[in-house]
Amino acid sequence: MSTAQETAGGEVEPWEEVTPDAARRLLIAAVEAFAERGYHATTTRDIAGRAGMSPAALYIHYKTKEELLHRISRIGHDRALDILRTAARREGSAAERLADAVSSFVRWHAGRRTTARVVQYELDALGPEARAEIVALRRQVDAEVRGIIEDGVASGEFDVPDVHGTTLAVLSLCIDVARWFTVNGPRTPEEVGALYADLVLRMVGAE
Amino acid sequence: MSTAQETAGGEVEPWEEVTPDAARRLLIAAVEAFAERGYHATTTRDIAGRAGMSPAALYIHYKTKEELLHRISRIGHDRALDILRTAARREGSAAERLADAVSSFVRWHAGRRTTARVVQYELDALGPEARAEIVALRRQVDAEVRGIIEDGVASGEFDVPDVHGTTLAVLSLCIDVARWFTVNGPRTPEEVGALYADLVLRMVGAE
DNA sequence: GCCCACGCTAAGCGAGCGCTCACTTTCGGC
DNA sequence: GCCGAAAGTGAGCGCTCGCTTAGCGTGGGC
Repeated sequence: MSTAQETAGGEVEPWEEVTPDAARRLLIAAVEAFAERGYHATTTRDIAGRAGMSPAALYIHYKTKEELLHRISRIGHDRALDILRTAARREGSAAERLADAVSSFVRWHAGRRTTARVVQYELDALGPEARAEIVALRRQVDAEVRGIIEDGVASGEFDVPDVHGTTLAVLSLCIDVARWFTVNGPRTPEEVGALYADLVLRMVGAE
Repeated sequence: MSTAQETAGGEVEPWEEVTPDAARRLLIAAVEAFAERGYHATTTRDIAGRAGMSPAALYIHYKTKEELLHRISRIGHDRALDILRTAARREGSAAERLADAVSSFVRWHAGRRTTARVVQYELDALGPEARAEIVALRRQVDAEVRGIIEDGVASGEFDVPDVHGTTLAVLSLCIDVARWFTVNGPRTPEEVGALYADLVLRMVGAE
């Protein structure tokens, strides 16, 4: 790999931005535990144990258990938004950009399934302020996808009677991958991404 | 309405089968609480309180808190399966049956959103045996949708390269409705059902 | 060689959890 | 009018939760 920040696939190694090392280990342990059992069923003792530390060590790096979830959710949403923005702003037709957005968004939900599960399904465990911050990010996610679809409608590439509803459906399709995808299943993240991109192009009447 | 079991819309009144009355009130309270906060964040005191009873009353009708979730999940999956079977076995073309299945399944996820949330997202809170029973029901749900799509492919109505993957996508679309739908939103369950049925017909190349 | 700031642990606090128990109330059968 | 079964309550048990506190080991600065 070219730098310490990139994998062979070119994807940024996740959680690089979390320092120091002990804080990152705790956060990764929390992602795994939250994804497996859910936020409320996960104990601080479990998180600390997975990170190879005592329960008290958690509180040196994070004020509360909720702050851990907040940090995970914030970073995860930033990454998701980044993926969509990259696809939305590249060169190419609306169909190409939509297919790119869907396939890369799906690849993330499948390949980083533990993170995606926490990001998509544990929002309600956050307090009001943290929740509001994340909801704002979700609106930006929605706007990126809607923007591509509107471009396609304007250029005549797409035939979409209900842009808002179709945007919702496209995001539904992508997000639900985090619910059912498993590494033991018959499909790779790449295969699911390609399939779903094709299905979405059909949904917008681009084929 | 024709009988005590049916609403004006012809839908069977839910939880009719749960008796006695106190057990039903507790179960309905549990559905609301689980849907709002999640199984693990819900206390038995909260459930009993919503039903207007003391915490101890819960244990007269249910052995454990988990038994409540199990009963809810079982009844909910039975109802979901019933909806899909009714659509799959009616008269008509594959396209008509698929549109009927999707629109009624989506209407259920939107209109009975609290139940659907518990049914679709709290599976992991069940113990191994209960979980296995529910997973078997989900396979039947999958089989019903796949059957309609296979019919359409066989008759030449549909153009679907990947039947299993497309089945997964159709169910994803329907199920995710329980995550985002809200009664305060701009759409009625009927509108979302009609929109999603149309999008699914596009996905299978039926238009 | 001393020191102290930092990272961490062992022990444990108060609170709230799922669930139980001893008891009361209600009510149909005779 | 009495009785046993069924349904419900108030009090609280044993436990585990999120989180705190007092103190220990260690390594860089001087």
